[in-house]
Amino acid sequence: MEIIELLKSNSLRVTNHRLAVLTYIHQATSALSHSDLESNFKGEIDRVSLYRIINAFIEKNLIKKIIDAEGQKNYIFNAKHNQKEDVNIQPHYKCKTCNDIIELPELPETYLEKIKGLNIDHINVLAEGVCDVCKEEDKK
Amino acid sequence: MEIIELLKSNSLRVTNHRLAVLTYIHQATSALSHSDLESNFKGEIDRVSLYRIINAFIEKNLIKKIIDAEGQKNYIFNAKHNQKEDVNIQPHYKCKTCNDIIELPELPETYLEKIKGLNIDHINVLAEGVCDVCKEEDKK
DNA sequence: ATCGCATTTGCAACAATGTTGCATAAATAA
DNA sequence: TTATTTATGCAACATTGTTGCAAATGCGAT
Repeated sequence: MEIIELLKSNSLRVTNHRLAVLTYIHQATSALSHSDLESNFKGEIDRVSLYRIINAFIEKNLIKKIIDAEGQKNYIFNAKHNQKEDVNIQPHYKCKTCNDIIELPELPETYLEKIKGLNIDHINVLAEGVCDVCKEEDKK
Repeated sequence: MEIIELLKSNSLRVTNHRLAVLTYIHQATSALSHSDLESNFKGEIDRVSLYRIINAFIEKNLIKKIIDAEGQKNYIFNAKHNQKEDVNIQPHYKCKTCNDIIELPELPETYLEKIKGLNIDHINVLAEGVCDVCKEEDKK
């Protein structure tokens, strides 16, 4: 199983909890909020352990944290976890209704050129609105 | 005093607390974190009142909220508070050491064109790193 | 100026979110 | 299989944000 390999290759011990959480995030079609995770594993994984598991994954670059306009933390599986070298600049779009988070095209080079004089570790770009699907739902 | 006018024209009662907080945010050279505000007004303004004052300012568009990569809330005076019509897309740069937040150039039209198919209420763009001044300080 | 009403404030209590220390349990290396 | 290291659960605590309500204040009308 590749999730197991992922943990091993990042020198994280393979525990049931870590397997369950990483598999869950991996299979999700969009980003999961912290409360999504907490409610999903309620009664199964201790709240504190969940925090520690998530933080471990973040540190190893296995998942990415996206903070929305309300300050809520959302987590998404990082398919490019092995490319640690490049700055994290992936823009995202989050639907305020269904909470789906999808990737947007990257910022144009012309823009990055403009701001390259600054020392930049990462750039967060998050657009928010109500997606077409949810807008249709609202009409009903 | 223009701060008083600002409050009045936004149908907010002119209280000592509101005057103090808005003046403080207005005079600041960069964004202030919530804890900056809380410690500055400690013993003077109740914690709860401060939350309500800040929220009132946000609602009236007098200040802008910027959430950084750690989920910390930062507030900056909104010089363009009267132009409520346009989508909030002002990019910012935050120094992780001195916490200064400055404005970056706007995203190019070419990029906005690319994503205009989505329903977008606002776009948060926040670059983070250590500014030149702080990098110099570190060397010493 | 002052009266009366609406809004703001402070306080207490609570809810949500996140952290730390430590004993126990589980995973890996030997 | 044992020894060692790491992960987990629990309790306690810290931080951040919210709600209800009584008292104080701001402001328009007299």
